Amino acid sequence: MNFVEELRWRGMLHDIMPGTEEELNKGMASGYIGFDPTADSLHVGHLTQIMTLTHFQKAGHKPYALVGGATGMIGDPSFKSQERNLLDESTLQKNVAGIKAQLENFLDFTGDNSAIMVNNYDWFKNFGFLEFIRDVGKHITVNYMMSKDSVKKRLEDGSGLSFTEFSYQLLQGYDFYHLWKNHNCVLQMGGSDQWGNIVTGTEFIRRKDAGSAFALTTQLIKKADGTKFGKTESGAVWLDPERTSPYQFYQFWLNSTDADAKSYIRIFTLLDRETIEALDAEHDAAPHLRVLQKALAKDITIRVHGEAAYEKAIKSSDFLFGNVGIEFLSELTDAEVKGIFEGVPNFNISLAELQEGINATELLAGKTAVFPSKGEAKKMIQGGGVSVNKNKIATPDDIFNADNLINGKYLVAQKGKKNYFLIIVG
RNA sequence: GGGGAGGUACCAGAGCGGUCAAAUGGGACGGACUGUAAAUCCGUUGCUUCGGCUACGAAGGUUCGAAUCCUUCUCUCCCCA
Repeated sequence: MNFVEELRWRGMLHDIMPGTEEELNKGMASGYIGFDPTADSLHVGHLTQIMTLTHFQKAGHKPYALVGGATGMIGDPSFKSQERNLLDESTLQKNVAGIKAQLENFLDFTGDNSAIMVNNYDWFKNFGFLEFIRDVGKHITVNYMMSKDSVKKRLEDGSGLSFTEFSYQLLQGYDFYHLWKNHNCVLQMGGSDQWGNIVTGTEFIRRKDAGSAFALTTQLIKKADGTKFGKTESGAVWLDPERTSPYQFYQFWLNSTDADAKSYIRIFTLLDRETIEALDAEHDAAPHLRVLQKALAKDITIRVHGEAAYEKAIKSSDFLFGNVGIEFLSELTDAEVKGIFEGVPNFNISLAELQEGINATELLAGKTAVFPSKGEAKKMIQGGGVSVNKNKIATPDDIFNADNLINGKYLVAQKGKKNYFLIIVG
């Protein structure tokens, strides 16, 4: 199966320039995707693009990952309502390095079609303004640039955009030219919001060197209910285990709705069509077992965080959501307990405080920050939404003392069903 | 520069002298039901030592009493130049 067919059955393909498929069928081709260094870690929203590159490489092509050290200084106006703050250079350097390190986990950097990482800062840093407007600006008309949806939208809604942002598409267009000229990159890929920028590149290549280059975009991932993909209450889901623990990462995927899981498993895993269709069928037959969600979460967690982290996430999940009682903890060593609660927020309180006896609101909102205020703790306790050691707290005045400790040092607090907190005495 | 409209809780948006910690909708959170789904239903959604305290762009003022009236400042939007 060729690259484009692969994307197509997975439901990833959004738009493709005529001739692209034919070009790729000729043999090994080089193509690239750009990543914006707005943070020092990628998040799950970037996974679509990472998977696109992965499929590209698996189909025998040579993938380039471009980190936008230069374009990141400008900011893409595409479909953003406001100009973004410019990042300073040192932050940018740090972000580029972080992203680079993560991308290395997904792509194969060995072999004939080894992946290559480039940073557009390298070819822009010594590119003078006069030189740029003469060699690049000359080939693209303002009319053409203004007709882009991303620009048009900003003009129409009156918010306007700075010259800096307006220039963005030229920079991205030049990136494509540079890679086409020097690395024989004939294809740029990206999310569907990047179509305009990508096409500026192919247009530039055509006008400047009469060359031909191609464009392909992927579907923007949305949840079935129309809300944004990749966000939880606590913010974006990052690939960096420091920002989003493997346990939280695993849970994020496991909690996908049925409809979402069906599309995600196609987009975010490398499982083949037969396997996925078999899982679909199995899931439909017994949806409560959630085989799709489990397979999805497993596949991605292992690829992002490794087998060991996945095993840990499973153990934590089994304990936190399974039917095991709280006594289970007493059978574990300290290290095992720590492992289970890795990624669960924890708080420390002193043994002395606990020995005096402490009421529920004070414990959860005063001594620890399970709740931001006592009022809120009280309300939720009254609403029946708080448990300690897997037992519901009946009233806000329930007293806890050293007798409630598990293994002599832990209390497990639960806000709702899914939010756990570990209180450690010591 | 001239004229007009307006800034209310996470957002949208009522209120226009007391009964307003502020309608309604959305979101968020919690509960029930379930499969750690979806849909639905219910509850909560400023802080509190439960006496109060702090809040309706900011600062003053009028009043027994202000989100509501007055003054100044500030910001946003619209129209004209």
